[in-house]
Amino acid sequence: MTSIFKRIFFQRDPENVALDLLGTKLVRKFDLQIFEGMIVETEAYYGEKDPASRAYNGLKFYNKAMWSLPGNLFIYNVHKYWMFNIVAHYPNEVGAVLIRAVEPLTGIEEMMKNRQIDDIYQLTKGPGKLTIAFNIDNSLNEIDITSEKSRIHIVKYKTDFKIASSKRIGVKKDLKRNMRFFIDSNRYVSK
DNA sequence: AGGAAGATCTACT
DNA sequence: GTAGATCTTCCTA
Repeated sequence: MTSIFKRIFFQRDPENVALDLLGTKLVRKFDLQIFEGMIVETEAYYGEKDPASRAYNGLKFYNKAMWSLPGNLFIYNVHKYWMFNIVAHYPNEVGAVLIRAVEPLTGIEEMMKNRQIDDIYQLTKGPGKLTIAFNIDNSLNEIDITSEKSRIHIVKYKTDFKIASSKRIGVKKDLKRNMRFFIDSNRYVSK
């Protein structure tokens, strides 16, 4: 019996949450279907002090989830695709972790249908790809994935692997520190 | 109402 | 490696 991650896990510095999400399992229920994947690549984003963050220019309607409770989802659009983020920050702060790639585990046939391809290595390698594969869109914005009632959860999975880091992908003004984290030499990491 | 930007992806050379 | 597609949202007028 694996238990779902609680709010306290997400109520920390986004960098630590991004690191600790590696190797965990993303569970997504959709209709009668279950999708599961191991998170293999993440990026941490902060609030007003992070020029690459969606929160950088202040509170808007579309980004208000970043100010909401840790463990909520923050979903927004870039170039036709939906970005899947989990809100992560200390109380009264702002931040989120972008899930950039997962290794598909369950529901692979259905993911292939959603993506209209049959190459397993291309299914979920990238933030826009994985949301299509997992049937995730902005209707899920700001839902609480620490609730039992939610149809999305994070549960424990693997713990033994090597972690690597880099600059965040696709951002013009990055921070000095590396804020992208991934499981070293995993085939499902993007790029 | 129109333009520009963007945490992307795909197809092509 | 680069160009073009595509769409949500914001900013200016």
